[in-house]
Amino acid sequence: MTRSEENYLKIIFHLGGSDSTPITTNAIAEQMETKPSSVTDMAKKLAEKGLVNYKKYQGVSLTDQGTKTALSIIRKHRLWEVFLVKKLDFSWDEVHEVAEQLEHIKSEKLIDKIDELLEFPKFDPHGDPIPSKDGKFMVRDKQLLSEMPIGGKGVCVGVKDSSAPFLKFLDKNKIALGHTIQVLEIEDFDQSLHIAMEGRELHISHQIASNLYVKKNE
Amino acid sequence: MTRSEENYLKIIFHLGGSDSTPITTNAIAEQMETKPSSVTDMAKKLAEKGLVNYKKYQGVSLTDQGTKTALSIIRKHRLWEVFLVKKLDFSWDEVHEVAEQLEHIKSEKLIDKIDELLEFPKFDPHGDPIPSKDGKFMVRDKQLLSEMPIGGKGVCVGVKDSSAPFLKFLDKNKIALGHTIQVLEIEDFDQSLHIAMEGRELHISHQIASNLYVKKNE
DNA sequence: ACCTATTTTTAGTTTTGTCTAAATTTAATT
DNA sequence: AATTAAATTTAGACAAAACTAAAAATAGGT
Ligand SMILES: [Mn+2]
Ligand SMILES: [Mn+2]
Ligand SMILES: [Mn+2]
Ligand SMILES: [Mn+2]
Repeated sequence: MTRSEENYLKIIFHLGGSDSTPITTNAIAEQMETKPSSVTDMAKKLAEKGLVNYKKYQGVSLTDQGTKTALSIIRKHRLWEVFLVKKLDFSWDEVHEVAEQLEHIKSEKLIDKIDELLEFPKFDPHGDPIPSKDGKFMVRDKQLLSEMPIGGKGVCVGVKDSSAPFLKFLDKNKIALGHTIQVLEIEDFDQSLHIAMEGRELHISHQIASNLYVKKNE
Repeated sequence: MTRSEENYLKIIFHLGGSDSTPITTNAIAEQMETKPSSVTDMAKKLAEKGLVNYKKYQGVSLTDQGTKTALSIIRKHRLWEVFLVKKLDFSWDEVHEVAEQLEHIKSEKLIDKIDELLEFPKFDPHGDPIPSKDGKFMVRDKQLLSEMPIGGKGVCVGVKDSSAPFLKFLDKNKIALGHTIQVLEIEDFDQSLHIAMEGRELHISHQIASNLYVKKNE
């Protein structure tokens, strides 16, 4: 497996899709920041290796083997992110770039030992689940803060947008995973929210709320 | 800097050499497990970038810039080796292969944090010095065990051959860095040695003794 | 059913790093 | 000094992964 092949598989996985609704060449090209013609070439190569299903003009979907491989890269990526935050004091907006490199290190023992050192974390710093060695991962019952009703209360468990600017914005406003949030009011005019969090009140735009995941309290 | 360029610089550094005694194309090719013609191509490219001095048929030597770059790769390699041994319980015969990959990760912050986590080690698991950020490293006063006189006593501080088979042999015979060794007798016939170490006596071949570094006691 | 806009593929190039085979230079020996 | 052997470079080719431009297929709208 080359680094490029691994990146393609990871991106195809993240784009979702299935045998019945395959991912388009264009969608992959956009995520890979490459041209559709390059994607076609790679689709053929990955199909040749049995990692994706590909029929001309129909798009691409992962085979079981391809899914397994994608999950193992994602597992490495997320474990390294946890490592960087927990052991090396990186902030959550700095880890992705480095993890993009570290996820390609080839050593099963290495990643298993990192997993052990971190005491087998189930989620990465952005709240995304970490697949186990055999490709299983937790699907947490979460919803976007923007979809919570007035009065709704929950714990912040993840971010949808995990770009550095958004994460830095959250830091600046002391919004962090694990904090309890209650929706106090929603403005009709622009869907902006008044929320209560950790004993203080703040006002956030709809755009922010629609990028924060919350786990509802029963 | 590509991964290949980094590997060339590292190998040229390890081969020693200087402006007056440059490294031959063949020597580099052998270490890189590649062909001399490929080395010629790379020599031109590195010369173009100001990392090596190269004159046709005369061989290659590192410029200051090239030396600096080589040392930064070696620094990363050795720090990762320490990390693997100290934090992840790798044995010293397993770390090299993984460090060969990790040394190419591009993040100054990452390696500085690893350095800090390890409390700024000065030597790697094989006794090799770890260059500091500005390229300085300790040159320890050491000599080969095979060059010690009868009765000579010292602490084992490094290995010359750090191949897995040799390291495993040392483990099996409980020979480790930090142990005190005294030469009891040297066989005339085959230069093999009787040594005392950690309260026991053992017999080792000349070949073993000529791959162990010892720091003489004053 | 036909035309058109969009998507996707093909064909041909480029760059990086490698190779083989041939040519050239250097070094060693007579 | 001439010959020969060894080391080194050149020339031409290839595979991987990208690109551009042109051709082909699909999907939408009439
Ligand atoms: Mn990430
Ligand atoms: Mn993440
Ligand atoms: Mn090593
Ligand atoms: Mn080492």
